[in-house]
Amino acid sequence: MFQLLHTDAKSSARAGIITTDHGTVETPVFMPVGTVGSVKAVHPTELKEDINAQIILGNTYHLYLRPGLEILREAGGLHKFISWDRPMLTDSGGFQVFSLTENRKLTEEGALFQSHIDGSSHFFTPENVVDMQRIIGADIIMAFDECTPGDADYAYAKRSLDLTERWLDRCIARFNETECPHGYKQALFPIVQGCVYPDLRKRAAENVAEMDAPGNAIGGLAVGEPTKVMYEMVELVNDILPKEKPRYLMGVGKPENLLEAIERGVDMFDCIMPTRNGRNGQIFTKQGVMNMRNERWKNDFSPLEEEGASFVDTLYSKAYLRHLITTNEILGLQIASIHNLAFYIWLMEEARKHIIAGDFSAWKPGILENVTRRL
RNA sequence: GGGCAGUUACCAGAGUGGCCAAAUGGGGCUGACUGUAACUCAGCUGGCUUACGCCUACGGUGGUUCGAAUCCAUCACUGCCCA
Repeated sequence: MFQLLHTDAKSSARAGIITTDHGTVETPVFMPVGTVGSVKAVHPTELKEDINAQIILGNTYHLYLRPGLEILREAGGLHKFISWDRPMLTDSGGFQVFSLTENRKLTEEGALFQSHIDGSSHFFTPENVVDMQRIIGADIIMAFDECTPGDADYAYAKRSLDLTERWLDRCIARFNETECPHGYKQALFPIVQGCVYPDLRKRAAENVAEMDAPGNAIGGLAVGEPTKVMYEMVELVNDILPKEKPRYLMGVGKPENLLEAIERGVDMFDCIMPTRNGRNGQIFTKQGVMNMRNERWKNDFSPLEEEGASFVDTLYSKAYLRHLITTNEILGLQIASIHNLAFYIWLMEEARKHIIAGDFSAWKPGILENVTRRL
């Protein structure tokens, strides 16, 4: 499923290729998030042809609530339902256990949620979450875990990891006794938790490594802990996870986070940041970050980004995008989302090129300085 | 010409003797956002000051009062109605 093509001589950065029944994914890769079967404000044609997204995400929790699994089964899976013929990945809903924390109750058996839509109660278990993801039919599906908050104390983090590990065994068991009803192969990725505690992370990574899964994920990061600690945890975990399998850092992050994580051996990323922050007026470019609502762009008629990664960059000016954002026009959300996603994906393609060319370590400091600049 | 209603901060608009530099919306400015309950959320928005505080302000002017955006007189302007 994964072929490692190049490893950087001076760091752990790698370039590889993932093969699925819906095509291949070149890594390092950024995966746009399409929670409910739609990358917000972006048309799928743009996603494919302009942004060149290789793979997108869906979310089990949200898709289960709406449209519901019966609809997705009838539709023949999420790929067909949304007309996306490239690879997809679904998150299990583990993050929602964490982010909707006020409306949940965790037990050994599973997680009792209250729907954020109508308050109705729902029970997720490792088994039924695997079943759901079989029906949704993404190429890569995720284990059901508890995403431990970054500020959890050791006792909580340990208990949480214990539960995640028991749930992982149940996920794998269920996965092994079921198959995708739509007739293609799926891969289940386990998730390394352990919060900010090195011994827990080490144990979690060793446990996951033993599973010999087709790919492995690192979760529970960028959830409130210092960024430095996040990098330390990534480094520690990646020293243990098998090198010949793809590594997915879940939910991360800022452009600089991606570069640092690539350097530490991560292959896959997803984050809502380019889309949500874009809708809120933040634009990431290779020269730095802009808040398009700032007055300074009012009469700046220069291109959104010189030599940008997508057609919107030269077609529209900073002043026009500022106008669209401040007047709350839908087109503003579209342009910002297209731009940011194209930028993220460009950044990954660029990193890949430099890894393959063997000069990633020389290239990284300069681009890092640029992308973190505030314009 | 007569009658009535009104004039409050960038705009709209509450407030009708002290708790008022003045509610609330909008607009403006600045932040935040990391496996998406998010086209969302937070702060600021008379001047000087980190703050305490001081100054200037509720159409103009003059009064009443310990004290006025609020009461009185007068002028100006606006709207509606009648001629």
